[in-house]
Amino acid sequence: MADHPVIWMRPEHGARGPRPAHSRADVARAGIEIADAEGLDAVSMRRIASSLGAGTTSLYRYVSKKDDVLELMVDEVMGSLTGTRLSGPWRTDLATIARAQRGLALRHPWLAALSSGRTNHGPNSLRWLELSLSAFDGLDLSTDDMLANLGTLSAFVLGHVLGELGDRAAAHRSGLTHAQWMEQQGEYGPTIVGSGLYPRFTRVIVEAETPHAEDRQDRLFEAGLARVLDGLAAHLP
Amino acid sequence: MADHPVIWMRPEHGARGPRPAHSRADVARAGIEIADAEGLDAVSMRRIASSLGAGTTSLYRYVSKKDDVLELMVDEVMGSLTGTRLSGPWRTDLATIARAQRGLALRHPWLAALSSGRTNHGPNSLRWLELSLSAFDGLDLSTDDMLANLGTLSAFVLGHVLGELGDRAAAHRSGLTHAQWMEQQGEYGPTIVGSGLYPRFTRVIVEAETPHAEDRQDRLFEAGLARVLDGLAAHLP
DNA sequence: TCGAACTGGGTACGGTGTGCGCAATAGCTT
DNA sequence: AAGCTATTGCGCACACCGTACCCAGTTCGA
Repeated sequence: MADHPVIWMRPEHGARGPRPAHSRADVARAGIEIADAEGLDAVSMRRIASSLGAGTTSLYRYVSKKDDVLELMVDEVMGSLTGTRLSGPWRTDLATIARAQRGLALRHPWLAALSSGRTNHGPNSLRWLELSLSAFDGLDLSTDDMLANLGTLSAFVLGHVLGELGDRAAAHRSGLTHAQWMEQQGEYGPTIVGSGLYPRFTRVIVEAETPHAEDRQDRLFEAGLARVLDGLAAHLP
Repeated sequence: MADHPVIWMRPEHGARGPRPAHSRADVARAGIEIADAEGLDAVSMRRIASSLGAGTTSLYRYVSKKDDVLELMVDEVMGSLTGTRLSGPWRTDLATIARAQRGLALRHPWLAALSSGRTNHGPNSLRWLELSLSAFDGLDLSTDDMLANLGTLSAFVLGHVLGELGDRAAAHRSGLTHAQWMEQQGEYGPTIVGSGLYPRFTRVIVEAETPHAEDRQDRLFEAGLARVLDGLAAHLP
C-alpha cells in the first residue's frame, strides 16, 4: 500500500525507528531562507540538505518529492499571517486581508509564483482561508456568492502581485541591479516610441517617465483594491 | 560590445554569413507545440532542437538564453489575438478583452505562468496592449487612471486563470487523470471536515460537492468579471 | 530478546542549460 | 576575381538537477 500523495495526510514520522534528526518545519524553513535570499531557483534538494547538515537523499525521509518541500514552504510562510485580526465591517476586513496577502507576497517574492499553480491545503493555509471566509459572517451569503467575492479579490491580489514582482524578478534573473536592468530596458523605449505603431502606449511611456515614485505600486494596488471592493459592494444585498 | 539583452533589440540574423536554416518563429512554434502537448516542463532546448531537426546548441544562434525562447513563445501566441475587434462602449470592450485573454490562457495552459513573471514587450504583445488601451479612447482619462483600470482588470484575469489552471496543472504534474487526482485529493476532505477546525470552509466543501458542473469556472469568471467592471465603472466620470 | 519498522546517506542515472572551439559558408571590400 | 570576415551549425564538456535504489545502523513493540 502506497503512502498518500497529499503530504498532510502522511504522519510526520513513524513510531518505530530512530527519532528523526530534523523535522518538516526545519526543511521548510531552510528552503524559505534560501528562497528569500537567492530566489526560488536556488532552492534545490542538495542545497537544503547541506544547509541542514544532512545527506541529500535523507530529505526524502521527510518528503516524497521536491514539490512537497515547496508546499511545506508555502504553508510555513502562511503561518506568519496568524495574528491578523478582523474588525467587523466586511469592506475593511477584506481590505485587511488583501493587504496582508500582498505584504506577505512582497516579503517572500517566490510565494506568489508558487501559490498560483498550487492548491495548498496545509493547516496554516486552511486557517487563513477560514479567516478570509469569516469576513462574510454577518452577510448571510450563499457559498457561491462567498466564493465569487473572495475568489475575485484573491485573483486580483495574486495577479497584481505577480505583475508587481515581474520586473524585480526579471532583474534578479539577469543578475543585474534593478537600476542596471531598468536602463537596459529603457533603451528599448525609444525604439517603441519611434516606431509610431503604438501611439497610446507611447503616451503612457512618456507621461509615466517622471512619476517613477517609490510608492507607485502601492498607489496602483490601492486604486485597484478600491475598485474591486466597490465591485463586490455592487453585488451585495 | 555585447549584444543587447532584450531580444527584440537584436536583429534576427546578420547580413554576412550563410542564411540561417530556421527562424525565431520556427523556434517559438516548436516550443509552443511541445508546451501545448506536454506542458511547460517538457520544453527543453534539446527537445526543441530535435523537433526542428537541428543541433541542440545551434538554437543559441537564434536566442541567447532559454528565457528568450519563452519570450518568443509568449509573443507568438499573443499574435493569435489579432482579429479581436472592439465595439465602442468601454464596458463591453473590456469584457471582450478579458474573455479573449482568458480564452487564450486556457488554450495554452502554460501561458499564464509565463506571462506572470515577465514583462513581455514583443510586437504582438505591444499590439495587444495598444488595443486594450484603445478601449478607453473616448473617455478622456489620465494615463494613471487608464493604467489603474486596465491593470486591475488584467490582474483579475491573470489571477483567476492561474487559479483555474491550478488543479488541472497539479493533476498533470502528478501524471494522473483529473478524475484520479480529484479522488486522491478528495480523501483529504473528510479529514478537514472531521477536524472541526474549519467550519466555514467545511460548509463550502459540503455545499459545493454537488455543483461540480463543467461550466462552474465559466460562471465564476463571469461573476468576477461583472464585479470588477462594476468597480471600474464606479471610478469613471 | 528478536524481528519489524524506521532513519541516514552514498551511489548512480538520466536529464537540464549553456560556454567554448572549430569547420563550413557567404557577403563585402579590394 | 580574391580574400577577409562575419556568421552559422554543431559536438563536446561541465556543473547542476531530482530521485530510485540499496545497505547499515537504530529503536520500539511483542
